[in-house]
Amino acid sequence: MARPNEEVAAHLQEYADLISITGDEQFKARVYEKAARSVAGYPEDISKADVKTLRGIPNVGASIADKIVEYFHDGGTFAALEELRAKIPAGVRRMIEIPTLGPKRAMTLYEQLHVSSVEELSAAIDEGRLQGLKGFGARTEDNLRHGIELLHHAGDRLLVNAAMEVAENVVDALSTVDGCVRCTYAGSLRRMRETIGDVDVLAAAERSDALMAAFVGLPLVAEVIAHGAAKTSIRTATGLQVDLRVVPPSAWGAALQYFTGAKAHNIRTREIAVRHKLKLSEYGLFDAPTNTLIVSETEEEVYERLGLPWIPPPLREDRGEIEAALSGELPDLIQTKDLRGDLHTHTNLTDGVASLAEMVGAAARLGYAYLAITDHAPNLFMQRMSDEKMLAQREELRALAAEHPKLQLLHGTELNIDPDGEVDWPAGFLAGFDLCVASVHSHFNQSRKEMTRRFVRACENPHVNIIGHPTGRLIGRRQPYDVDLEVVYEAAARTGTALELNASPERLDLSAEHLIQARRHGVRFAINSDAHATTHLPNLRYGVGTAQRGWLTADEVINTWPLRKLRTFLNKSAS
DNA sequence: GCCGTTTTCGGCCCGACTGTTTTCAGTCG
Repeated sequence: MARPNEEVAAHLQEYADLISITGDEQFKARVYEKAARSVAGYPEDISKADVKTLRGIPNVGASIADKIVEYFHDGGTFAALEELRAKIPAGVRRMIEIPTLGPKRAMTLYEQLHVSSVEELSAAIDEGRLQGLKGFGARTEDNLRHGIELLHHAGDRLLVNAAMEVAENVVDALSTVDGCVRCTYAGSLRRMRETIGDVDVLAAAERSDALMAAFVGLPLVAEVIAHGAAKTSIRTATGLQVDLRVVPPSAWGAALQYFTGAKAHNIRTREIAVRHKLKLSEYGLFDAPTNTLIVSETEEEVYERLGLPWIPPPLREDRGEIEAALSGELPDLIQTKDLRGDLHTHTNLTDGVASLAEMVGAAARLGYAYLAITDHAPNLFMQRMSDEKMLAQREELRALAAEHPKLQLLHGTELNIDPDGEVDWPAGFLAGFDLCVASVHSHFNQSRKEMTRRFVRACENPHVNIIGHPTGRLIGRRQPYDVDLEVVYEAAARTGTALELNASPERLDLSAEHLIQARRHGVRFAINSDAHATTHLPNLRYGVGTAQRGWLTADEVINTWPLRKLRTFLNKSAS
């Protein structure tokens, strides 16, 4: 079940879409869009909020606050939305998801041809009914046909690591092109979103033609969508869109600022510019009356001239970072270099593919100060763990310690939280571990009440130090457990149990949104790779990206701490 | 419909590319 805030946001967004399809009151549509984003990002549950509280949410005024109250009172809708739903079939709204078809021409198709679904549009094209319709030429017909294809085969958004691989390949290739001064990826990838819709690459050069030619000639290009002097877009065989923008080297900072921020963040920064009688574009910050350039070379200059400190890319979502920047309250975000070690890793003793020695060697080469090995406990029966195997691994670990004087090795385990909240092994055996991660690996379908109690009991176990992947989601594949996380956050903070930020790109669990909620309770976090191979250890970069999106500082993350402080935290029963 | 360094009305981000048009509207990010 989605949070109430997200349900309301979805309905406000639908209302905005329907307003924009009707064609009048475009500014009203924009306000509802802005309100939808504000509501989705508002940290408190709004289902019980009164009108006064609701009006305190940015972009929510009297009219929208009333509609939200009405929404909760009338079982999930409001009258104005129902009126527009009655006017515009749901299929017409679905039509604007077709690439190249927007609200204006969707409405034309509906009014002129009574086309009210993607399927009817397909049929209308095949029957030649679009011919002669004003604004719809032969090319438009082809584009709509192709757009419908894409809509039907639209791959889901890519996981961040898959998109990163494509982006780094493109950047590497373009960086060697003659005349290329700088090249990097921007967009949602630079903001480290957990999934990526398309990849944005930015290059600086005096002339763009060589870069554009090299780009469309890359082996990964399956289709060229648009090919201009400033911007070229391609699609790969897997359907991923990659955009290349080329700007003059002197405009690098303004362009990077423009192509990094979420749309909402960019609108906010441009609005600030307008208030200062300035104009901000990808080419620079200009004095509006005279159109003379003020700054453009670095992002820092652009933000500074707007009266803002430089804002780290993962924060650029219009989720309060502008306000925090204006009041000098931006968080000092955790950095990858702050992490001293990894507290959740596996070996081939259970389901990992690397040996203990290989995992330890890889961590030593990465310069970690400490590493915890946390193989699965016996109740995950398929892994065939036993007391003897675990104790033998501990001996082997202690022996390896001598070979790696700079790396402190911790012997741990990943326990299974059973349906009652109990874990593998009696307390006496658990006391022999340096730390215990505990995770849910079965009985995913318990009621919300049972699942919540299960997590709280695990937190209350004096030997459980970290709750592993707390929601259990697999991005795009498995829904999170139904659990009251607010109660879990409270229990974790109260008992000195850290919540994991599992850095595996298919999990990223807790998510950035959950981190923002959890940190309000004073929760401590552990950013762990959950590596099942040495190549997974560097996935911590995605965990740090997610942590930054969740506004985390280094001191909130236990594996940035020196070992002595970490050991005190791990010794729960003593405190 | 919201908002305020243009403050209770009048404005609301900016530019690139495409297609259909012949000077611009629509879409996208």
